[in-house]
Amino acid sequence: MIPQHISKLQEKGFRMTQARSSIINLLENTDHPITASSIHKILKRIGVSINITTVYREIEFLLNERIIEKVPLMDNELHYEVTGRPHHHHLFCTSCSSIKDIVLQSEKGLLEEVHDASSYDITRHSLAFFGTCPDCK
Amino acid sequence: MIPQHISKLQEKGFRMTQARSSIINLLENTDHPITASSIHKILKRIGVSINITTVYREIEFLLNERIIEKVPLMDNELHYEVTGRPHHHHLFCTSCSSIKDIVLQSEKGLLEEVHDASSYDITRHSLAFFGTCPDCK
DNA sequence: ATATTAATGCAACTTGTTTGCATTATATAA
DNA sequence: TTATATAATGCAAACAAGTTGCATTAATAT
Ligand SMILES: [Mn+2]
Ligand SMILES: [Mn+2]
Ligand SMILES: [Zn+2]
Ligand SMILES: [Zn+2]
Repeated sequence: MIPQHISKLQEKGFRMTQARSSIINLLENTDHPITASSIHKILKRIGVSINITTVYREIEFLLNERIIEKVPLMDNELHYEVTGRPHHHHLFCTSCSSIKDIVLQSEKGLLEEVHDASSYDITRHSLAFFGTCPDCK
Repeated sequence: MIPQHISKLQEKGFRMTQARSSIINLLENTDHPITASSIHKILKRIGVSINITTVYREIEFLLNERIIEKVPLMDNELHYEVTGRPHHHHLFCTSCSSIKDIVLQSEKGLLEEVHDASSYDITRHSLAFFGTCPDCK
């Protein structure tokens, strides 16, 4: 949908392979964070059979290039999503395991408090909320 | 230090074994979330050699009994900490990998916003902040 | 078209986590 | 104090996620 990530990588001199473009396109068109094995399964289902090793290597590459970001949940597997979308966080339904984005207006004050109270240089943060989604109630 | 978790389990009829009490005591006396393999290593170092399988089984038991909680970070391993402490969240130093608790006054508004905006029944949340700690700056 | 080398696939490996089953040890009762 | 019931444990094996070495393939530049 928004292939700006792809042209950015090409301008930087990286090759645009089928694996790379299909992973980027998948994540661009997925509205929630997904795992490495999800990427692998979904691509296979739509006829793009790349090796799981390649998926892992591509994830690491895309993390380095800041095309994607990690999303930690209460799970043993990390999830990933593309960067460049409006800043948001995540709702996880503990009943159906769905993940939904949420944009928070009131996080600004929270981040200021963290900055003031901790004397850390904060570069990133991850806010996750767990509960039951409307469909599962 | 505060063996209230231990007596609570005994009152519920669970056996208090060496593995169970040493894991609870370790977590009670650790001021940051730790992983299953950390628990195993630390206990071994202080002379409590329990099998890693038992550590995993005990973690699951203690999660069920709400004695401990999961803490998801940008890591492939989950961390765990005891419940019953003042409600707090975590600062992770990406340089030295240290984890520090932080109590946030201004999270109340955030949680109200999540509740109002999402129509989820939120039961838990996890806020993690990543950056450089004062020692590493 | 050819050359260069980034990216890939495959196999093997490491690490984290789970399971089955025989044995041990805690709690309770005789 | 000893016997009993069974929760908890250890061990081996399996499973799952993620990594690495190396030979091969394919994307780009010439
Ligand atoms: Mn935020
Ligand atoms: Mn909170
Ligand atoms: Zn749901
Ligand atoms: Zn640090």
